[in-house]
Amino acid sequence: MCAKKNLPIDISTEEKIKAAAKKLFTQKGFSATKTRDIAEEAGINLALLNYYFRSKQKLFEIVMRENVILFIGGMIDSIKNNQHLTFEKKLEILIDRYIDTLLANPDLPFFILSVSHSGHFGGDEKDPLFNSMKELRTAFFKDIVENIQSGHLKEIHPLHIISNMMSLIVFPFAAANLLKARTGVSQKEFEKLMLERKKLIPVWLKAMFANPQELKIIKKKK
Amino acid sequence: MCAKKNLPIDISTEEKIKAAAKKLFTQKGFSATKTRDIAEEAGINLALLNYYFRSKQKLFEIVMRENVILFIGGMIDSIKNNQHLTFEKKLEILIDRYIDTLLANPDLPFFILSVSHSGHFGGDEKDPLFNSMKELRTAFFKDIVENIQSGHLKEIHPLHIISNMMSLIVFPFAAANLLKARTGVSQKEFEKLMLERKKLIPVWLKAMFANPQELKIIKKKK
DNA sequence: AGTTTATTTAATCAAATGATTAAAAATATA
DNA sequence: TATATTTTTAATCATTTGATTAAATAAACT
Repeated sequence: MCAKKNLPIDISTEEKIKAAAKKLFTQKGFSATKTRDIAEEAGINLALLNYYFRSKQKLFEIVMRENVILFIGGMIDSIKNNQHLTFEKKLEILIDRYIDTLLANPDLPFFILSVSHSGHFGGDEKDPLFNSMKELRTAFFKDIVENIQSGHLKEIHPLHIISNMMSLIVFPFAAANLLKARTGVSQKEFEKLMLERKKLIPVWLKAMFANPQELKIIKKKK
Repeated sequence: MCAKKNLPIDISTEEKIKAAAKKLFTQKGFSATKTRDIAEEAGINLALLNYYFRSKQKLFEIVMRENVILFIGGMIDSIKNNQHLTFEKKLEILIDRYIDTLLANPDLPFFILSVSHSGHFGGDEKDPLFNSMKELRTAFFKDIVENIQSGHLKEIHPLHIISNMMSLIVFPFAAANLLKARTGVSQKEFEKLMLERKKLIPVWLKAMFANPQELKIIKKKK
């Protein structure tokens, strides 16, 4: 009955199901994805889905968790592993990584918006993932507040900064179909433009939120 | 059999269904919304849904159409009815209206992203709505290109400008749950911050895309 | 009023869907 | 090899779900 008494010699079935589920759930969401679609995509018997994952819901939760980790993992790394760098530098690294991740997983932003919108991602207190997010938020806020106090950033509610940063990075991917249709650019061009944004977004953020040099000095003095 | 031989004296049943459908479809999307949920929300017999709207699909298309109109209607107005104003002024008006619309319909952005993501909104050539969008796009592009040529805007791909404008306006609403959870702001605060953005977004856009005054003059001369 | 038409209801259908079962096949273990 | 265990399969179940029907009620019309 149990799928995991011994180490799985052939991991492929379980992995095939998860990969198929990830593809379809990420593309079409929970309700629009049918277990039979997943089975077909994975090329396995329908019953194996329940054999390995108990239920559609459980499978979805595993996929969701992996997607959330993929989505915020890069952020956590960029912030945590570069404490010594300036906020500006950290952001540059974060943006670069993020856009690579999104180019490789273009459906990810919509999936994340989807689960947060539907409340599917509750955010369990005991969940280590929940704690990682909390830590990330704390670290990020600290950076922002410090940079405001030191005069490097304008005085403004941190939500605006976080929101605009996320917007500029993530939104084009979430709205890719809309933008491509409306502007008539091809997929190739679209990807090229997204790569351009690696350099542009840091410049834009600075244009929006950095204090002019003079003020920075004045503020530091008093 | 036909629901519309005479003018409907009592429009309420049909309207009640549509209102319930709009609420649920907009909140949860097509697949996650069940016809029985709609019937219950509307307080009517399930059969009436099919009596008035033939099918779930048809009802969804009507709701989608109304939502799309709501979403881009304000944009079309702002651009078309203010041809005499500068691009900058037009944008200010557009942003102001848009944020009001989104505060009143906070689920709208996610719904629009959702249908464009799933390809539910095909964009029928014969559809007048499709043409409106096309006109809007043309008018917008024209404005942008003109302002680049006159030196008011930096030389940059129009997609970046459109994308960033949409991002800054729309994304916070699409990611509201995510942002609120991550920054710990309440609904009240969130709405206040969104109102703030009416003034902030034009400033930010200018900071990102406007040419410094000197260059403007130089470019005009040659 | 009486007749026709439109609306509403309860019951039901057929297909889709998530899940289970019992037996077969494959694999590991003794 | 014989036995036990794990994996896979086809068949089936029980609900859910979108849709229809026929009868009942309400409204409009003559």
